Amino acid sequence: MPQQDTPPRRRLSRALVAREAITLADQDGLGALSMRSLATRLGVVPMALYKHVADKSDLIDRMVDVIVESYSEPKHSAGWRQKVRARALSAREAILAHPWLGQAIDTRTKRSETVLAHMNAVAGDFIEGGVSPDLTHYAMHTLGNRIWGYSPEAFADVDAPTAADAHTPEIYAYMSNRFPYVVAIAMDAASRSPSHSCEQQSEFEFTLDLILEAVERLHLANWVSRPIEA
Amino acid sequence: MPQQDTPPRRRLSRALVAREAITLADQDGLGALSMRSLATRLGVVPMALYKHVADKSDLIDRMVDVIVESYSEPKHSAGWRQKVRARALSAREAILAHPWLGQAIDTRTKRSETVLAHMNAVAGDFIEGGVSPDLTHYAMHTLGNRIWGYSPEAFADVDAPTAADAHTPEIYAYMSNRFPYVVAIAMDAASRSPSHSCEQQSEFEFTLDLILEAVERLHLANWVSRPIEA
DNA sequence: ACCTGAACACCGTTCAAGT
DNA sequence: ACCTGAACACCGTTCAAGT
Repeated sequence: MPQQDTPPRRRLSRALVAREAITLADQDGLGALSMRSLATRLGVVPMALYKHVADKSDLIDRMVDVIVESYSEPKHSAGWRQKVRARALSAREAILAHPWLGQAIDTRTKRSETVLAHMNAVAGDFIEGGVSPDLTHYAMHTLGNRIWGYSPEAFADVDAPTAADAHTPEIYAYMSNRFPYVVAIAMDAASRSPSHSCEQQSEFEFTLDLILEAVERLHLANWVSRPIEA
Repeated sequence: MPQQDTPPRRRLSRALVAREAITLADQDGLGALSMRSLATRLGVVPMALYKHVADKSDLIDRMVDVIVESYSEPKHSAGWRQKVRARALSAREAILAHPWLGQAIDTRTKRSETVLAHMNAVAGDFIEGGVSPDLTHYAMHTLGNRIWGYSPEAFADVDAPTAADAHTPEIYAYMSNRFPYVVAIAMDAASRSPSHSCEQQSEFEFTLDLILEAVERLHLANWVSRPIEA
């Protein structure tokens, strides 16, 4: 009788769908990931996926979440600089393992709980280490993609969306409890620039000048990456 | 008689197609740009576009080229740091005017002449200012998206593709002539890391540590973005 | 030389129906 | 509760044909 050599055909679940999508993207790239190709791979009709995932964007959000949840925690005893460094290197490992991740993050528009938790953890490393929310804010913008191992603008506004989302007291209370460092940064930024005016330009120039100044310093110190081989 | 109130209906050309695509993306976003929607806007059948553009990817390349060609040149008398700064700010203006540009750049896979010329110009600012090709290389990786006003990995390998492309003497000669600074960087990098091994990791850590060190310095100096308003 | 019509092989997603 | 079938409104692109 048939019992063909078809895919596993386990029972579907939100987690299984996301994991299989990750495997597909790892193998064939994000361009090859369609609801239809994923369904085929799961031995199921495309529509079956919509019971477990709202739409394709929701699917990609879940894929990113699964990867970000795998980032490792830095040692509790380390200083803020070492902690942030360790998180960035952990995120980078994920990018190397899943080359599509940068592209996926770049197209995201909503911040999931998982993504907010990661941002909050990075912010916490700085702030618990004594760095001001103000400087932490700018530092995180400068780190940009390095926080995710890649990518910039998924992250572009640590503050704006948070502040906008927190318009009701209930949501504000929840956010403060769950993502205290992110909220601390948002509140600090709001107090400095209530109209949110020029802040993005100021962030851009902060990073630009930080880099150029650091490069100039290295230039004057005759920096080399490594000696030329003989 | 008809003579309806349809779009202009000028004669198509490569430049006109690109310009109209830019207008469409400015108005409705890159997601709304399809060969079909663009054709409709030009009062033409979709297939007509393929006489002027190889495919959709080629179209987006041209759109990016048109914008990058509009970047302004820094004053000749300025120092390298001011020149690079001015180029980054000019690119940023373009991003503000064309919000889809970052996303478009991120999905590019080929470097056009225009894009190489821009990279070469930035590299030239550094190198003519006395900065070594080695440090220029790392500095440009660190600046990343800021060189385009945004975006990271379109730019990720200043060197690898150049080196790979230059496998024939003719192409090497052409590249050396047209993009001398880009080639200088590629040659320098190849001499330091012939196998191209670990170089990406080294670039990542260079930037990460440059930022963290600069942030630490600012922290110790009690940096603030601007005083809190009363 | 430039544009068109019809067609192919895809998409994501809705809705009503099956089990 | 979970999956299916048929259908809708889209894509990019090829190819042969028109002017």
